[in-house]
Amino acid sequence: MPAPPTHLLGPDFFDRPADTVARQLLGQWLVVRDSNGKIMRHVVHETEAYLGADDLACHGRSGPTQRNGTMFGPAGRWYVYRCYGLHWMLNIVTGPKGLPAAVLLRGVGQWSGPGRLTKGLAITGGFNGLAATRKSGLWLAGSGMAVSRALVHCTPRIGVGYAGKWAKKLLRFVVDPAAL
DNA sequence: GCAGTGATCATA
DNA sequence: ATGATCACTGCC
Repeated sequence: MPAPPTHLLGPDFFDRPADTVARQLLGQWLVVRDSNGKIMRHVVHETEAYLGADDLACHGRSGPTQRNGTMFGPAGRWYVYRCYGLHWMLNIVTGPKGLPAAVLLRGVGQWSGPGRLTKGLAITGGFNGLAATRKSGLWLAGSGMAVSRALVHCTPRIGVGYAGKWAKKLLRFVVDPAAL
């Protein structure tokens, strides 16, 4: 069910399987309010799903730790962590509380690559654990556009070769921004 | 193709 | 306390 245009996507949208959320986020908007109060929106064109404790590529695979605690919380919060010492990764938590699942935003607007989009939008670990609402200054909104399944490319996730059979699952979702 | 980068986590 | 690992990027 497509959300009405510019409708804030909340727990009703995110409290579902991460692969469903990742797929349906394509074509929706990441909305940012900057320090001047100006609001900018960027279309989501690449995502990855991390499914929970059974998923050997998922940070939650070994239970809660200091870093991944947000993943075990309720859906609709930001999970932001630092990767390779310098890049911030932006995820939205999905599924029921207690299930460590999330969707990684890999491409929005002009940016392609999870580290580049956070750098471009000045998103840091300060957002970790915050609800994705207007109050936080960073949220997701329905664009009213449903991307047809035929336009979505499904591939293995990037950089998770250590995850055995889970490395091969088609949990990365890409749509050509030019098609949006 | 591979170095940079430093937090994180398992092991002790 | 120590060492291997790592959901990446940029430059060779």
